[in-house]
Amino acid sequence: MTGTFTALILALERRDRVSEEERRLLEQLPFRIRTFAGGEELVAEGSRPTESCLVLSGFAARQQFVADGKRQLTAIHIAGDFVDLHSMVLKVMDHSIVSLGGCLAAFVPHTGLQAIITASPHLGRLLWLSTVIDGAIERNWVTCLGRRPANTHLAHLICELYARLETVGLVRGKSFELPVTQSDIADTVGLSIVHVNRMIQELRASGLIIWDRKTVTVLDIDRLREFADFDPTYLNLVREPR
Amino acid sequence: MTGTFTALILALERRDRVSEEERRLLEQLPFRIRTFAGGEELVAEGSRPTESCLVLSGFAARQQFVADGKRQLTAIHIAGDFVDLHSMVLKVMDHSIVSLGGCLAAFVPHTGLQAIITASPHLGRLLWLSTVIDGAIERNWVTCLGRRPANTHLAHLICELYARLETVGLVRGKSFELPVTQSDIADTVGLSIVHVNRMIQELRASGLIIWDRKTVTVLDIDRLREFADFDPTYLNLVREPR
DNA sequence: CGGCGCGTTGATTACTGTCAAACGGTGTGG
DNA sequence: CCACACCGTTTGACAGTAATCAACGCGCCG
Repeated sequence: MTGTFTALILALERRDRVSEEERRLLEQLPFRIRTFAGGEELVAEGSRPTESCLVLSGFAARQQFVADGKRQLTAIHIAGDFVDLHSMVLKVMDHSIVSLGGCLAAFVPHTGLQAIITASPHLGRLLWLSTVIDGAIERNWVTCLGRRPANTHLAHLICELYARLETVGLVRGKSFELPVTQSDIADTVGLSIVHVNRMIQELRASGLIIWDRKTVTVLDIDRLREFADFDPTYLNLVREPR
Repeated sequence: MTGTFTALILALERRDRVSEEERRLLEQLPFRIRTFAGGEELVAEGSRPTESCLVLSGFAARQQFVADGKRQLTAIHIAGDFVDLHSMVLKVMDHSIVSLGGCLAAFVPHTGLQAIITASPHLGRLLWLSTVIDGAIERNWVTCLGRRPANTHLAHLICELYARLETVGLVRGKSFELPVTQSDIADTVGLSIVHVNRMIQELRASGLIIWDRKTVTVLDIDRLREFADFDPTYLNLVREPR
């Protein structure tokens, strides 16, 4: 089995150099691993975590509910994402984190994280960075929700997932696994299930994607990006000193 | 004139104790101050800031544009908000920051910030906290955009601004100044100007608010919160060790 | 006084939601 | 091994929220 922190280090390496020393610090972090079935809660709303959770494989999402029971996902997390690093300073969860179609996660005590941040301010900045990139993604979602029509929004989401999954080696050929229901997608892009279904079919009919069962194939990434008005700058996939 | 960092310290104090020592560190930070007219750009998209900007008075917003020219504001910042702290680790701005109806801002060199973070890890966490609270607000906006109808969304925005402005002493009685156009509001809640106007009138007609010129009066905050399904938890207005 | 930006209103269009039902794959129990 | 139930996907008809288009009012400034 590959190291627990492999995907995380891969994601960090994509944004800055990670020294041997820093790698060692990460790999010595204490943790416990848990498996979650689809729909299971990794972190509960209202709780006060003493550990932060790192997705090792599969998908997880942040979810919030509004008064009439409608659900909205505010982030989708993939392998290598340190999902609730921010609970270290936020203390109380204002939303929950759930597994989408099952996932594996490592839970790392805040104390351990504090220790490595003190030991390596640079590593601290890299962890800070990952919460800040989450923010950049959220801002982009805001823009998609507010100002893009349904078909473009959906295409944009696929482009984003494609780019992020590619970073951690989860795109094989032109395809990636996406073990979520159309209902999950609907709660991601703020549309009804029925309309999401129509939009997926539109993308299929345009020859942009194949979406069969739980695997998405991007037939022409350039055309899809063009259609989605997708600019990956916000993902900060540039390796530079931070 | 009151200290440059007064509003910031007020905002931090609302979330955790700030020691005399930490206060001194903040107040010794080098900075330069600039005034901005409404619509002027504080930080440009694509730029690589070497300073982070702190709003001293007035309003600023993050804005992004989509292909067809539509605009979306992804955050509204008020006095005491350290708007682009995250540029310290993000390096390249993926959006611009503009003044809404004029503002005053202090620009603090990243080097100075790095120094105080090294000097006081706790202060570092508080600065990290402020970027993370920004993230919490953004997540909430995502939920509002995705799953709330226009009238509720608008009411929610007013509740949020009310709560945040109250924190830094900018609510007098039941009113606060909001020197923005309905067009700005439209780009905030992802609606058309016309529809925003109708929703404002609906809130007025319901006796929830008065919105005259540039001042908003909340007639009954409890009813407004009820109507907006507003839960201030996400603003982290709780003073506790972080 | 005229131009201009912003707010307001009305009429019409259209995107997306809701309701309802059918279809298809998968797993379970008889 | 097949029938059935269940979950998720798909389709169609219709409803409703919000966008668009157009015009007008109003205060402010040159």
